[in-house]
Amino acid sequence: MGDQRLQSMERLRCPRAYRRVFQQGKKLLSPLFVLYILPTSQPHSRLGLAVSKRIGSAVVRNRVKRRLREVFRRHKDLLNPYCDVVVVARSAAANAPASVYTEQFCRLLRGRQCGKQEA
RNA sequence: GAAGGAGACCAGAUGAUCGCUCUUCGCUGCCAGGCGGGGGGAGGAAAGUCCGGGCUCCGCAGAGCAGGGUGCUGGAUAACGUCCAGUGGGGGCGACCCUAAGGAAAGUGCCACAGAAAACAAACCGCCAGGUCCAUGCACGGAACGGAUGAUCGCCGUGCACCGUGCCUGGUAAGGGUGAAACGGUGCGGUAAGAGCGCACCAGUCCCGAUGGUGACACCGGGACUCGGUAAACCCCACUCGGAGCAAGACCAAAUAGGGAGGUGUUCCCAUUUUCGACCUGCCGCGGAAGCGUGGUGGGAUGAGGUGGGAGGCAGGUUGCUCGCCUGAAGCCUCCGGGUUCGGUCGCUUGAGGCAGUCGGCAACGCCUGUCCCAGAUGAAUGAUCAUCGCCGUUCUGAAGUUCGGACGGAACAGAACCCGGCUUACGGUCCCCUUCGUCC
RNA sequence: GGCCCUAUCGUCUAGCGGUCCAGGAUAUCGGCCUCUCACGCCGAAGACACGGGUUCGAGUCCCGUUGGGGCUA
Repeated sequence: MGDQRLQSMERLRCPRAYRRVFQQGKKLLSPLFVLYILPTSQPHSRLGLAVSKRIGSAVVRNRVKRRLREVFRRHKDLLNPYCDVVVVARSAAANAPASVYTEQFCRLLRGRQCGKQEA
């Protein structure tokens, strides 16, 4: 098991980085969220979050962001070459329990690995 | 037990593992930073942004008009549209609750439908008196007319009386199905009919005086009266209001780019000047016969410049308008490193602060003493998982007659963004007190 | 975060506190016309965001919620 911390340098912080990932990254879909993923030259992976006001109130939005951050923290070693990831929450994420987050996140990343090996 | 009313309080707890953020200490590292230990880490509403302040900036914030806000009294407060205590009014059987509650006798406007009439009070119907017209009765008189004739009667004229109807004049405001609201209400007297016209009781308005209260006001006595409502319609009166907002504002580094600050500067007028130019003139020197020329010096008036003052114009700012005030300009001079974007730092949490206590005050609150430091993120921290305990609900079986045990489920509203004081809205529960009703003792 | 505006049938909109009070257009439905559809004609149903207050009476005036929309780096 690798490093499970999540420091501030491991987060996307400026609009330019977000725009780069949205335009050039690969798009992966799940019922709870949309994943944009783009390989990076940084020595670590970076996470960005996008939770719109349509998801719910400020309490709901904060909870969704915390859960997504927690999932990324625990499973970021699945990103084998370091990548920038932007997670856009969908409206179903408001009422889902935390275990579903982990299961879907891992399935998306593993499916990507398989597709890469086949290619 | 049911239905309510008022107030206070809490916002599950503990532990383990993995994390986030701030701070502090130690070690390490040239620096950036890294490692380890300690401490802190969402709310009663953090929300809505409806008020009020602090703080910061703005060409100082001035006057008048306009505009906004507030509106019983006294107090609290940094301030408030907030709070406390009271007064008046309204609601409720009651505990208690609500109350933008100044002025309608300063003026203007409005009051649909219905109704005689919607605001100065009058017009209409009705009632009463008088006059007049017509009809009737009685009395007197007349003889033209009618019934075959006479009497009688009918007929005609005059006078009187009274009923009815219409008209005119006058008196009335008691009554008039309406309406949210109709010029006090009831009774007696009074009158041609009536009327506060008079009297008694009641209701209300205004004024004066006495008492109590700081005051709103209460209560008592006297006098004048009987007067619509609406100001969350315009308005009047009193008080009050500069604007923008931490994305305010200050600073640093890099890139790009060539800027910023101060002064002068436009038109006119006045004063002053050891400035300058040309003009007029007096005196002196030189030249000339003379007009005159030339040099020096004094005076006058004028123009340009400098300095000081005043007035005006252009563009803009000052919430709107007028005044006032302020700023700016093409160019020139002087001085300086500054401006914009992105990033970072500060602002940034020690404050009208919390807690405890004494004292003053009915209270809101204030004074004093002691003690504590209690979130500061910025693509935006305060979380995830597990265990135990505690609370509530459902169900099960066993003991048992309302407790224990097992299983399952639930735990509201909601997330700081400069900071406070309020208001409003959302919402789970606990405790205490009070009211009404029912039942039992 | 801060500062503002606004709300009327499904949609776009009128509306001077009162019998024009909820009007108009379009969409919907039914009928007529046509061989049928369209156009046209006739008719119907359909709204004052919510809760209080002022007033005799609120869509309108005042207060508070809720929902939309805009500006600002």
